Amino acid sequence: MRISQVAAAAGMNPATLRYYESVGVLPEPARSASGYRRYGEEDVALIRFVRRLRALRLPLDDIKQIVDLRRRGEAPCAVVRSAMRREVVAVDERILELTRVRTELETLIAESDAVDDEWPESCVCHVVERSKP
Amino acid sequence: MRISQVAAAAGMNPATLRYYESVGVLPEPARSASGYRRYGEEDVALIRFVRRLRALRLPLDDIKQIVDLRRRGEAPCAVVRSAMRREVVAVDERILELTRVRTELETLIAESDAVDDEWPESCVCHVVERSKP
DNA sequence: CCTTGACCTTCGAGTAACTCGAAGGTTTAC
DNA sequence: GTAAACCTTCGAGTTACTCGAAGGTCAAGG
Repeated sequence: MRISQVAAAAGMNPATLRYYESVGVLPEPARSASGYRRYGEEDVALIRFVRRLRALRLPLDDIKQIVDLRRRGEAPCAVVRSAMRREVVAVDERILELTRVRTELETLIAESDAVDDEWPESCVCHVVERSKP
Repeated sequence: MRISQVAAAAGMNPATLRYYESVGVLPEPARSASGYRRYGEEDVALIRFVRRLRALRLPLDDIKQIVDLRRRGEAPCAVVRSAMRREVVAVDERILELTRVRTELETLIAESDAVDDEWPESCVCHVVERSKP
């Protein structure tokens, strides 16, 4: 398979695969006589695995370690699990922060709409500037 | 005031202020004879305003436009409001996506723990690999 | 045989919003 | 007079790609 075929099979962009290879997440594949990358079915599986971990927000550095372990024949279970646990904490924090931001945006928008109804010439920036620093 | 004083007063890093200046979000301040940046109270207010918009996740490009309007004496209300409205939609999407990821991480962790209890030698990666592509 | 189009290659730069380090000048206090 | 704590600019690093340029390869059609 050539790069765009393996990419399509794994649901990825060819450029992303080259990038993953360049940072060591994916191994260097065999090359054809003219220098084209050649992939097999096992590469599709590996790339899907990587894509899955990325979809779970694991950073490429973690994924690189996991893939390295896998290639050395070691089961990367513990690493995957602790990465997932760390990630769930990070995701929770992120959700909390975004929820706070969302609430505040809503409040400001509602206030600005109310002000606008009363005095169409008044300014929302007033609201932004007056709100807690 | 020197840069680290105005930064402290506005709750920011001096390096960030230099960066904001370099990208045109903040105006170039006056300089002392030896080239040090000199700020006044009105700068503290402006920097707090910017910090506030950043805390609301508005991108620097939007903030730049808003600050520009403000400096030209125009009320940036409409821009602020539409930026906030756009942002609340983006934040909602982000929260939804993170919630999905969180649920899936939780599921995988729970499954992997269950598997681990039954067969301590089995591997969580199995779970990751088998789960929907 | 030649061309056309769709591939492929590498390399460098661009994205967002900072953050850090190096190399060097200034100010303040002791 | 000198040391600490500032300040300056510039360039590079961060994360995870994405895009464009310049050029090589391959299969099909005329």
